[in-house]
Amino acid sequence: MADVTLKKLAEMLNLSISTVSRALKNHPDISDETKVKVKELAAVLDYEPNTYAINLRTNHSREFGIIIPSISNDFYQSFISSLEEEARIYGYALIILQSGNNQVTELENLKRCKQNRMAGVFVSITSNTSDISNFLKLGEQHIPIIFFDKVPAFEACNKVCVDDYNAATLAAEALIAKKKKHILSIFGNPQMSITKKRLSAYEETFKKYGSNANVVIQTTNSTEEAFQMVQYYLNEKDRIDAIFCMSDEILIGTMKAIQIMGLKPPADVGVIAISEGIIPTFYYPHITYIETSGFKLAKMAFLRMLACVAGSSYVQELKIESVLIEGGSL
Amino acid sequence: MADVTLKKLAEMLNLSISTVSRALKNHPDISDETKVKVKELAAVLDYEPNTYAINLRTNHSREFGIIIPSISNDFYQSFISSLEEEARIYGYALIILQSGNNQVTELENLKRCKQNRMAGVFVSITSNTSDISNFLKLGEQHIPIIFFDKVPAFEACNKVCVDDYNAATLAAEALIAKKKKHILSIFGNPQMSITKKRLSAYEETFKKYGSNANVVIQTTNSTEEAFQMVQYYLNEKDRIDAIFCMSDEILIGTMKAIQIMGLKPPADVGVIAISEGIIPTFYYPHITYIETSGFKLAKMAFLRMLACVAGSSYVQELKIESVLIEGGSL
DNA sequence: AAAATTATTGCAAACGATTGCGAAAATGTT
DNA sequence: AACATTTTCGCAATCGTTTGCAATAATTTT
Repeated sequence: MADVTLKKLAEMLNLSISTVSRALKNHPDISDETKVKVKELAAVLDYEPNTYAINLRTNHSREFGIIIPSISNDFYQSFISSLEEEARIYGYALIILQSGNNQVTELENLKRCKQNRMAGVFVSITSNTSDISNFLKLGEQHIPIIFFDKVPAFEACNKVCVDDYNAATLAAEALIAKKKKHILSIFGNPQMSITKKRLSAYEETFKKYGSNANVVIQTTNSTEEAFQMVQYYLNEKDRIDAIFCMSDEILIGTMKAIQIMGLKPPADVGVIAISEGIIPTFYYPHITYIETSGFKLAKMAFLRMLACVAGSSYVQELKIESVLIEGGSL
Repeated sequence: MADVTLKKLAEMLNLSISTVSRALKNHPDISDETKVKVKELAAVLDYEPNTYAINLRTNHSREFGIIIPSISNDFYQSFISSLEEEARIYGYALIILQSGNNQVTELENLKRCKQNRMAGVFVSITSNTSDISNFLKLGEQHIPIIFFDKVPAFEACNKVCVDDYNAATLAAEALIAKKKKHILSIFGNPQMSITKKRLSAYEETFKKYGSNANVVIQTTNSTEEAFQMVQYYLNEKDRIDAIFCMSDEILIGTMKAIQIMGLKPPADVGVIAISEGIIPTFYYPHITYIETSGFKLAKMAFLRMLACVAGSSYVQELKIESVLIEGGSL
């Protein structure tokens, strides 16, 4: 079952390779008569153009690369899932490269993207990537780069991310609306810019509304730490009446603690989180959360990428507004 | 910053293209002297071979395709994550294609793999794919296919999957060991072969040990159904003392019901599941489960793929044994 | 009917790398 | 010194497609 090529079709039809090639892509130079002849035979023989030859000739592929710290993360999962759908619709394929939150691997992956002359690359950088000059070099090769989620501070690049100020503000407003008075607020790694943004917006909001709530701010790096922390606060005499979780990891630890103590939200303690949206549905009642879904972000990132591929040269920073999803836990 | 090619290197060094090409790959025909000259210049100019040209010439790529129903699934996530790591180590890239559990999309994806002359394809078929002739056609093109997880019944193909009999048997044995007497056992879609296998092994085991437990078998298609079902059974007078969940989806529904009723495992009711391993850690105590991790499966599938790429022509059916992970919920 | 247009098709050179084979140069053997 | 052998390198075809340009055939214009 040897491969059927343009050459083979041409020989069988007594036509030249170029005529066959043009006929298949409806070139106006070719008569309708030969067009149907060629197309029929191509269909019968199940002709499929050789992607490599096309890529070599045109010097670009229909593949996008996506470099992320790890696929094992609900947010990236929804992002990728959504991105792959879009890509498929537009005839692109998606190549996944995990950096394992390691800068060296990240660079290797970037190199692969360059070597394979990807049509474009989506990147969520590792938490300690600061030098993005290597990324920008791809621009010289006309490979557009869209940063998403974890974006560099550097300005002159395309970024798509959730509006962290907005998300934290919504959470604070929800807590204020429910008149919570003693709120344990658990944030993530204080080094990360995402934490800083969310924290400042969060505190800002309580001030802005003149709230007299007792807002306890804590930070943590793991589910386990959050688990311990929540247990501690729930055991105090002047018990907290609400918990805010900045991320899914924190939410998981929090809910473990609530379960072990036999408490039930929202009656015993209110819970609200910033989340991708899957985890909150694992509990009953569902957790009230501020959505930071990867789906919408992926759609936006993809649109931006298409624009870049089409030649858009200016850079843009896009942000997605979050929404409050009521689950019944607050 | 025009691309640097073999031609350019050759011109700069006053050598022929073929010599440069051979020098770069340590061909014995080339003298050490010219080798170092060529390599040095290549390094300085940051020469990178054009993948398309190589692929065209050699007619195969270093890309594996992976076709799955959906990436939004813990099992596939761990599988992909692990597979990508292996692939990267061996210099392969991984292209993800979601079928959305839709046969038409699945076929389109398969076609893409063929068009792109992938080095090989990993497939987990949709739940209603029965005709796998299209998959086998790739074999004619010397594109090896490894089926994993959801594998076809057809025998003459490479398969890697978890040992469903073994997993269900372990779960039953754990329940027997804990002397549970009234067990609600929730299985998934009864049409799927995975359900049939697990169910038969499960029932078989209770018989084999001469257990006098009252084992209630139920099947469901969704988290929500499981949620309703568990509530119903927990409200009965002669209350169940243990619940077995065949999958993560069922476990989630089950735990929701347990939470709403304010019960705590294992004292109030024992819980055991067959799971990928992430979800069980979301609760306290962690859920005891039979592990069906995608990690190990991916390593095996990849090894098998490498063998096939290297020329192994016979087919093999590999199975992974499961292990019991004690979480404290039973 | 000759000339000018237009509609079709083919030629051939790319794209960048690989590789069998032959040529030249260097070395070794009588 | 003449020949055989080995080392080192270049020629040219090839992979399958695209595309500018030339060539031929069909049609229209004068």
